[in-house]
Amino acid sequence: MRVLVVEDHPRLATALAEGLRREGMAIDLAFDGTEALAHVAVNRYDVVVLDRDLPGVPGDQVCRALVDQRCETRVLMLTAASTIRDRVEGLELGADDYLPKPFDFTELVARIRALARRAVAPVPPTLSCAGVTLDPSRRAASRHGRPLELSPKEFALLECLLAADGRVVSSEELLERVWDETTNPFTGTVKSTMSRLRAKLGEPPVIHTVREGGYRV
Amino acid sequence: MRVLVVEDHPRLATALAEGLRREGMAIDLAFDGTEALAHVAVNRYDVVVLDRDLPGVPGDQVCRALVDQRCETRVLMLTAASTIRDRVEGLELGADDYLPKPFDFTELVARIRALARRAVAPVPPTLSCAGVTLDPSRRAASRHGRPLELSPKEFALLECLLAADGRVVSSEELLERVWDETTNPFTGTVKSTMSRLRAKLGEPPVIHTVREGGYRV
DNA sequence: TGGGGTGGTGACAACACGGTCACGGCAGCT
DNA sequence: AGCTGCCGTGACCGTGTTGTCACCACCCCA
Repeated sequence: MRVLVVEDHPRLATALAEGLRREGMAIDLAFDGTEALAHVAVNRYDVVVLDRDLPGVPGDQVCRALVDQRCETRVLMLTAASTIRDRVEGLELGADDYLPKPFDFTELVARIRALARRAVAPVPPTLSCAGVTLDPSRRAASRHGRPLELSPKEFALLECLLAADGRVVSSEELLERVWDETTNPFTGTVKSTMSRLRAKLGEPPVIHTVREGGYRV
Repeated sequence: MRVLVVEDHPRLATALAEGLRREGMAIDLAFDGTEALAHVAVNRYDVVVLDRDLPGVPGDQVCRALVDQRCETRVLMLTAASTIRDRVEGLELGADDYLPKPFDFTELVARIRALARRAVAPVPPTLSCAGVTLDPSRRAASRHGRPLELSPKEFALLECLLAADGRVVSSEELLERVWDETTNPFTGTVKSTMSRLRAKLGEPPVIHTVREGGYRV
């Protein structure tokens, strides 16, 4: 686990670093705000332990910068200011946890572990091929950067073909995957929808038909 | 934001539920461990506020069950046992935060928000998109600098959509996250609330509908 | 050269989905 | 009690979607 400790008092800083290293964490140290920002710009930390009362760039600003980056780094604020109001302010600033000084070292360790425990979100898969990109979670598709306005069935059809990644997909399979099982198996709706989809995709053609076989991107 | 409060003292439980509802959260209540487990089996919560001292199935076991499920639900332990040892134990059990009783209500709210922020994808403390900004902790929203007067449901709806950051959110999901479990699943209330919200947001439209899919900012 | 089979296109009408609105119940406040 | 704002319901309506069908353009093979 990679942790950055930002603390301006040298004694406390080194004590923290040593203690946390003994707990098996990889610790970097920063003694003021600018140093902290420099570190987070270069490295990816699981947790930043942040003293709120820093010389130069204040801890609040470091915190703000961290959360603005939308990175997966968690922030644990650590400070002498321990009124309820301070804590709430710190949390509203975007800190993930808040521990007032004086604190117990084992609790600090437990809280750092609790913050780091949760895995980061998996990146949403986005399909792309031949200048066509498609993001299922955003339900958005584009060709050469130009957004496409696809109807639900057209979208599902394209998604199915892109997911097949170049393999041939038969009409029967498309019917099965995109439409439900109550559909008349002799319907010509695949043909129709495919035609409309191709029209929206434009030139040059992306979807090729394999005679007697099906379709392929 | 969808929250489950697990607390065996009826007075405290209802007081918590009321207070948190006033903060715009959708609250379900459970009065013991088995009830809690039944709830989390059915619903998806952002946060579970869990009293550790429960009759029947103890809070620890509920917590264990939750983290074993590896779901994205965060656990905030709430208990009278407030020694350092208790806190560390709670956190090591898999809780994401630990608040000893007696606690300050505003701090509880702030900590719940902090937990919800680091759901699957980290969410910044203030959301903004397309000229709309929204500050969950202040319960204030504005468009192009002009403040918006949103009702609690409208606010929660907008918050949910902004947090999704462009991804499509289905009506079912909105219903699940913004409303609580007493809601009729076939209700048209999302439609209505969405309509009123859009009217207040004004032109140009911020929320786009994806046919058959849901809504997107 | 003609015919059957396969696949593409356009017109069209049914329909389901989503937006809007008015109404009324309900809770909070004066 | 009366008022006000919130919000869930149901009805209505416009419109985009989509299944069907007729027709055409090929290709392969006799």
